[in-house]
Amino acid sequence: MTNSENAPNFYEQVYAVVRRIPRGKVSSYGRIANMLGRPRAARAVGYALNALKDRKDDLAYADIPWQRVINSQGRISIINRENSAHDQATILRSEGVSVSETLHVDFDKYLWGGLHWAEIEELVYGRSSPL
DNA sequence: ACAGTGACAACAT
DNA sequence: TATGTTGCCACTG
Repeated sequence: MTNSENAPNFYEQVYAVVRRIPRGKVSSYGRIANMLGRPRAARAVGYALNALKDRKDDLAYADIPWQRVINSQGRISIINRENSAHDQATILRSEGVSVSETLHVDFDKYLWGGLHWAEIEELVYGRSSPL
């Protein structure tokens, strides 16, 4: 646990949101950062997903659809990684998402609507806010 | 405590 | 459209 007591850390929040992305849809690092109230933390979102490779042995993180997160241009962003973006494209296609040769995805068709404020509250704080 | 790092994003060429 | 540059943020040793 990289956690400090009860406060859910940013990574966990990212994972919680990513888990909500339905099959056949995609979102972007920046959008997820926005949902969590940190519009400038897109990079940290990518870092959070990158950290999953070190936790692949932990079943608690095995169900995170990391492949559904791409960059703001609607393009797969891990082209230079050894694991290859090919895998990501392949998985997305198997989920019904059309990925072009240039690794582009049409946001008009596949962009996930995201979560509502109340749902974010629940993810971040564990329960509905009293308002 | 501090500097380095990275699966980003926005803007300039 | 394709690069390059700069600003950002959370996490790590």
